[in-house]
Amino acid sequence: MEQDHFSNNGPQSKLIDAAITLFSEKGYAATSVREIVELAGVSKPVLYYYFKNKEGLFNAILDEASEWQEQIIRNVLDSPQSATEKLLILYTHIDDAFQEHPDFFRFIHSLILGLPQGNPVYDLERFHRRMIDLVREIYQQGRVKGEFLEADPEDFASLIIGVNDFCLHLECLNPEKGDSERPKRLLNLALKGLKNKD
Amino acid sequence: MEQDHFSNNGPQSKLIDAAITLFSEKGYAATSVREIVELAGVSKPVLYYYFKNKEGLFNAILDEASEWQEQIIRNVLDSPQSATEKLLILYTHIDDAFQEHPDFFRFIHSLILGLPQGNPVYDLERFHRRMIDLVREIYQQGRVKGEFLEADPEDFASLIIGVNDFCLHLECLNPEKGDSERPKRLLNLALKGLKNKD
DNA sequence: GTCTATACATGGATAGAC
DNA sequence: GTCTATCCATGTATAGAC
Repeated sequence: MEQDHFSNNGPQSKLIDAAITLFSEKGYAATSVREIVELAGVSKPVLYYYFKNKEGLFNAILDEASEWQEQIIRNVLDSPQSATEKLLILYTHIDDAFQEHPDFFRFIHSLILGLPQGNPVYDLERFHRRMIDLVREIYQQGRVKGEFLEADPEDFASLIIGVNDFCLHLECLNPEKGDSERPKRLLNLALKGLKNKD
Repeated sequence: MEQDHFSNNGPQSKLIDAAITLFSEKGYAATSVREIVELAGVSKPVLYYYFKNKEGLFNAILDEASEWQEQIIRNVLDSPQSATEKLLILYTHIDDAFQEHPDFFRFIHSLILGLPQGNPVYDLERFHRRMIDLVREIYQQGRVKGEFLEADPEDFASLIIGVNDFCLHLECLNPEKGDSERPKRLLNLALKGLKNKD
């Protein structure tokens, strides 16, 4: 139960869990099918039976990541808070998700920031665009209400997402000395000159 | 001459150029020795003669990257400017280097941000620490001169480097619609609430 | 649905001639 | 120093029995 990334306990979820663990350590290309099935405790053909091939596993994991992102975005948009608080909630949700499934996030994050490295093709930029669009939307709502000073919405969004990406990156580098307050501190630092003081 | 990453034109530099091109497209693990020697126009044993093996090529490239970083840092520290201007110069130097050798930087950048992916071990975090230390140093100089408001030096440095990393990342994603002014704009945005207005 | 055993391709590295 | 030819390990994927 404890190390489970996904719900049920059939061969599918055992394979997905094993794949996430290994992909997040060594990457897709450097992980062999043999290792995956060994860690999952099944034999090779089981993998080819449930997922079409190694690439099928990869796609299953990324589809799951998409759903997570959508859910985070929905939660943030639905919250009845101010724009600044919405940004804080976004940061918090992302960090919570990261704490709960660190290797899953390490993997996704490295895919988005890294090179193809022999991975199957997948529209990874979508994750990024989705986040930028969300923050731009939040900025514009806040701007209308006089919560923020004038700035280019795209630049504002890039700043906010860039800072958060960097924090995630730092946490990926050394999860041991994780400073769970850093994202919030850096967000405040970045917002210092952008908020309207009234 | 035009696509050269390194000085002379012997087999060494042809191999290094070819390796950089391919590594930056597909990553280390996914690039085969066969491809490298084909692009370099030499045969396999030449690679094993000059560099001990594939890993030797990798190390040669990263050592070169280290020297570049040191040179940028020296230039920034030696400039007689204010702290804010030093940060701008840092951003400019990095961007210049990126414009001049895009695939070289794409590769280094993805190594730092990505996962091991079967790469040889190399102290990549050093690149990152070096930059953070530099910016913290600049901040403290500026703080003494009353140029900046009070902030945690480490957080300040994280913010500045994080923003720049993100800009590099955006440029790596789509070099075509490169917005060469973005780094400076985002730097200003981030510094808005941190500078002393006198 | 799940296993054992195996086919088949590719990649890193080297032997040995020139 | 550079080549051709080759060795050998590893990896993906499947055939065929249960």
